[in-house]
Amino acid sequence: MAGFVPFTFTIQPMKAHPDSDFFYMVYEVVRLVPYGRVTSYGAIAQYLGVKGSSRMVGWAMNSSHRHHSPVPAHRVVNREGMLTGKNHFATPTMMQELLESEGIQVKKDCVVNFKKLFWDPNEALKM
DNA sequence: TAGCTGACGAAAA
DNA sequence: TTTTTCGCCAGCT
Repeated sequence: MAGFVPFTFTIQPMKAHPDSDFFYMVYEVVRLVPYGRVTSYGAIAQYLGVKGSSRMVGWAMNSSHRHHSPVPAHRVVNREGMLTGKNHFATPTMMQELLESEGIQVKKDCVVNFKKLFWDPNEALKM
């Protein structure tokens, strides 16, 4: 947790974005994931009020590389902590390398201590 | 224009 | 407890 950077960022009300679409909101939440922490597709979907649409969060990540602003998609894993999206990075190992560069241990495509590193936007960003 | 796809997750069997 | 099925819905073809 040495690399943990406290953040005082407060998320704006979702509907405040003039061009607020679902993908944009997903990117906003992903950017709020603290350094050295991870979250899940389902948690993001739940925070956005579309609990059953976790697949759409994954789809948003798939399109995130086209977004002009950087999106730390490597911090988003499935509910078991598995790096299911690694094949969508430039190289299959890039996602793991990015996580390890933040001090997150990865074994067998799975985040070590996932429960401890899990960052829940529903708790951290609740208004 | 319409059908298909998908980096998930929860419920049912 | 484990496996299978189905809903979610925006973007792509």
